[in-house]
Amino acid sequence: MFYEFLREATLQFVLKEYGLQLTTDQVPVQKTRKEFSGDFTIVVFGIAKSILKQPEIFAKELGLWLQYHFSDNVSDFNIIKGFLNISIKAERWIEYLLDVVDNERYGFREIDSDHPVLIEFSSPNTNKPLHLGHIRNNLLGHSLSEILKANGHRVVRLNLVNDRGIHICKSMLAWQRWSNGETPESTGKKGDHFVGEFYVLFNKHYQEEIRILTESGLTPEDAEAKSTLMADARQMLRLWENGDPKVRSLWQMMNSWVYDGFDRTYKRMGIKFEQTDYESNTYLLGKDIVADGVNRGKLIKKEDGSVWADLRTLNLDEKLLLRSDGTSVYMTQDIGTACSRYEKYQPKQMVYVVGNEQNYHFDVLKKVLALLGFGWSEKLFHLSYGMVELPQGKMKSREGTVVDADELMDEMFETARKTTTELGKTDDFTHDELNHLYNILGMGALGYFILKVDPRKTMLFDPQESIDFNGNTGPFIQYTHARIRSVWRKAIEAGWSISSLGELITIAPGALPNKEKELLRLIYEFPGIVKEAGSNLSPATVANFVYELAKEYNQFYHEFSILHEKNTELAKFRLALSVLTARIIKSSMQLLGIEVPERM
RNA sequence: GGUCCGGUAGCUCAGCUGGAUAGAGCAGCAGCCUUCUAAGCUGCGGGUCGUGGGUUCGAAUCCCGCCCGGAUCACCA
Repeated sequence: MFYEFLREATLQFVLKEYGLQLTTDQVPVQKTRKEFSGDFTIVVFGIAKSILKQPEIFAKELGLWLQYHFSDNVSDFNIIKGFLNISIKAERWIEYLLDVVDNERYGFREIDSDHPVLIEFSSPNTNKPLHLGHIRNNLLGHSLSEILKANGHRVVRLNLVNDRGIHICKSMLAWQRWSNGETPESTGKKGDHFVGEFYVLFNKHYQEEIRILTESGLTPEDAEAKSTLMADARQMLRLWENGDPKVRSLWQMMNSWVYDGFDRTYKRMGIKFEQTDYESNTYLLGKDIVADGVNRGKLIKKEDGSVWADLRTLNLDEKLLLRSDGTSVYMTQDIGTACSRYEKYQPKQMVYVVGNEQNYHFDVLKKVLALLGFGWSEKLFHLSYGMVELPQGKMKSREGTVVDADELMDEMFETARKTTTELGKTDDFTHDELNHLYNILGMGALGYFILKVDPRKTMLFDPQESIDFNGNTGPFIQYTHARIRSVWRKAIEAGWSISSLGELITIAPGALPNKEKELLRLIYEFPGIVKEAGSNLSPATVANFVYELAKEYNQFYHEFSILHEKNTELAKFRLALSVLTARIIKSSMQLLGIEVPERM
């Protein structure tokens, strides 16, 4: 609103005075930096140059003109080193506040489209439990979904479970051989962890077998070829593909254990999906499309029967799509699922939240789809995120350095419990209330820790130092919310009767103090932040903003009294501003998939 | 080797579609709770923004070279 106004007005001035038609993006307007006076800064250098004026002189002309022609909006201006800082009239600020203060969905747009945005994330394997890498994936996917929704998109969250293949057979085989019929129920273990143990067990026995074979003089390659365990696993995969009833029922049983475990983890993270697909149902998709591509001469069939896409003119290599025996590969399946999703939903965008080790894969996928003549391949977007590394480097299951998702969440819960107990502000909480609080604090700390960093960067996680609850953290922000809600409760207890926040705003515009305006200026940025986060698909943008807001609020809180303020107009104004701040904190955290407590 | 991505304070990270004196947190030091929640607030110290060039009124941000780190280039998924 103020940004648009200043851009338009500048456009008008330049056209009128200099006969030059500019576009809005040629007029950079930004929030004035704190150390200068003013609300918004028009950066005039570019314009000054195109009309051959000195920046200072042009800025002064523009400033005077704005002040004269828009005296209702512009109260003052100053020029520092050619930057034109504009002050907006206090009346306008108050008006703006009145306009938004009772809007529960401030900053959010209503869903307005039939064409959804599809977002695929999580997509776990059913042979082992989730780890820290999956947590980053899940949190990103969840947060992005919320951000897209807030931007008015209908969102369909998709989970494509990798439930078949040789790795699944390994854990099945191990269970068959060494479990003595144990189950998650009989052992009291969470299903995904239970199955994961057998996957590890397979590898242990397999390594042992390889060791013995190599000691008997075989090369590592020959040893792998000779391994009976691996041969048995492959045999099991063949049986699975042929629909062997025994193997299939074992597979179903073990997978159901894993889903049981996953469900609990997802629930704890607050994650849901509109659609869950299983590769066992989708892995044959795409074969027809590829065959059709061969017929249309888009793809190449080689002498041995294998089918390829030639992408060499696009700076990529040839890519296999069907093996010589006619079976399909990962890429084929992804072509198929993309097509069926497109047909089903007619989406405006298809987002894949997948690790950056698959950059090449998605690059190829997009180009193969284009090669096949699907114009909508442009709608594919790979949200590529970096690995989470430990101080000693990558997580390695062989070295037992994998950070397990459930264990990590347990630790976060425990830290939350300890900290909360020490502070002793929750003595009257019930058991359930406490558990809920510990959970949202623990998840808040973890979620914020991960989401505040740029997704594509490799990030470091140090389990020793664990995750802080002070400073630039989730709990700090949650705390700020709880703090404000506490003031609100005190106001109600003190007998303030308030039916809307708007009625609290009776302050004379001239009496709008500086710190309050600082807060208001930050609040004003929120809708733009939501929009920016949406177009950049960036939870970090929201995280940075909400931290700044919480920090700004805490300074304000420390410096001024709200309920004890003698000037009642000012007291009411501060309360309204505080409650609105709490709401924006809550909304922002919702965009990050983090709950916020009323008390802590 | 080809392609892609990253390199900002002791550590973890913002800032990157060019803008003012590069910011936070942690760690360290010094303060602030009889007053609305101290998971907070205030202050101090801490920087060749990997490096060399270029474009520009202006470069951490854009372009080129180089150095370092990572990912990837399967008839695996």
